[in-house]
Amino acid sequence: MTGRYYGGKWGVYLRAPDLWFELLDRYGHRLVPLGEIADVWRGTWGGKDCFFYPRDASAECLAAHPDPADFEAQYGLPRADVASGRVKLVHCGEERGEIRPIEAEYLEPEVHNLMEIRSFTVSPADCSRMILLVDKPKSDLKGTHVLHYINWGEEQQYHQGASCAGRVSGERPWYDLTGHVRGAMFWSKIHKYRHIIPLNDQRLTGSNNLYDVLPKHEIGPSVLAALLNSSLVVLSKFQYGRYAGTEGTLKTEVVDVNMTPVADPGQADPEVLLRLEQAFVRMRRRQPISFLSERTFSEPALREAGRETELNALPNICELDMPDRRDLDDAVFEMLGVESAQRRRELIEELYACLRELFERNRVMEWRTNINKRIAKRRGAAKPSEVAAEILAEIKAKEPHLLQAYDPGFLDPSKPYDTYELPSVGEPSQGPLAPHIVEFRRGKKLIGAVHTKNTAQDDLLVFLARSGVRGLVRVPHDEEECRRVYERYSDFAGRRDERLRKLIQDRTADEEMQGRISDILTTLLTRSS
DNA sequence: GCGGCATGAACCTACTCGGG
DNA sequence: CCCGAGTAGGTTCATGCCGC
Repeated sequence: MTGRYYGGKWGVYLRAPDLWFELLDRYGHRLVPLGEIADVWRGTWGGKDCFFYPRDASAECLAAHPDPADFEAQYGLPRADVASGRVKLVHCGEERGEIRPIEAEYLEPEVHNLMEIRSFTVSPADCSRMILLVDKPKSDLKGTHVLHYINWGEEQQYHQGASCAGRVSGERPWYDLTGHVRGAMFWSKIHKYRHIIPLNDQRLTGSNNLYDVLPKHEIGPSVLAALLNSSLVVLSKFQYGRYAGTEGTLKTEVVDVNMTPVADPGQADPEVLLRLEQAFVRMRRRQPISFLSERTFSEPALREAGRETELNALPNICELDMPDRRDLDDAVFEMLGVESAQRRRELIEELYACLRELFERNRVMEWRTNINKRIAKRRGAAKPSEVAAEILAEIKAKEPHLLQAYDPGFLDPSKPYDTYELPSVGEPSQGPLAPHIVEFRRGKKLIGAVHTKNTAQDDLLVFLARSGVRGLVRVPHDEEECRRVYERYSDFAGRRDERLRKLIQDRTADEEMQGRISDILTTLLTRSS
């Protein structure tokens, strides 16, 4: 399927902008799923970050204890070992509260997440943490600091965590994270307002928040990185990723990244690829910035507070205003076969407008979610009646079939029926002594008794009363029909109640609260139907 | 050809940490 | 000091592989 894009995600049809379909229609044959031209895989998985990804404390320890004797008393090893760089001191353990030595040869800088990336090329300077890489059995580590470190990890039970224990196989001990193949660039799992696919020239290790990306075949890493940093890919990733919660946070799993369509370098003119690469070289000289300007970012909050005037003071510049990005995107549209420079300009304008709107919408959504969370937190736990009302509103909007009433709905009024008046309160039960009587009691006190025609009516009336149907109630006169109605209605009510229970449990884990919400919902449901 | 095991992807949610 | 975005890391689900 080289050179031809095939769909495969329903989300695309639910939220894609028109521009996306236009582009697919016209240039789809020049797009290719990223997975066809590159391999994508997860970064390293430690299973215990405070053990595998410690922070370097050497410099601060050296500064804090310039006196060698003092230093050795404090950390238990010669200051010269650390000063020479042979051994590093690291912050580790719960809350990074401990400082321990590890030989530098077992540590490497580790790129932990997109947030700490400040350029289009990652370097060790971007790494706030290190990764522990030990590929030797303990027997080969006698007398080393790292052996102490591993033993200390075991004292902390780190090796018993599921991920660490799960890693043990044959020769591989629990602490061995080596053997991870490094990619030529990173793709972040989580995306908000930035889009950076940084080159990994130095083949650093990335954490599981980042995916390694390696071009296949003859495509150069800088060409692929240029391509992936283009604005068209920003639009693509939003069609193929998934939003986390209702906020503007996009999560891209490996499958999503593999599916994401990008301009096919295999079909492109080498000159165009060169132009693309050169545009990216220029971009790499500056720092990446957000796709949302500071002004747009603050807009919802300032407007809400009636402080619009302050907006003008905030910079309104974003990635989409960068000339080097425009050059890059121009090359991408040329890759898609748009010959006319004028037409490419128009397409870029359309794309940028679309992206500005998308990021702005996400920001508003995120801001609203935050407001809701704040309100929910401030007023403390919601009242049962509020939760019940909220659930009812949700049902009305999304699952109206659950609002189906007993009458009309399950009773066929064209067939003979009897009408009874059920008291508004009281626990119903079949009269224990006399058949064809349904009693209503509150505690021991008898509130009312309903005389029926047969036991089938007894059963149905008890069930109806329990599920909240009160007042004047019609039930079939015929005993057989009465049983059929009972069966159908109880089946429906059972499923409805199951669903309600789920909706309630989603909102509170407190069982007492669940009971109260459920009671209120029952009354609301029978009344609203 | 099939069952059991290993690996990896996807999903879920409580916690953490940094910024205002 | 508080709040919430971002994340850590477990669980669950899916796929692949290997020996019989």
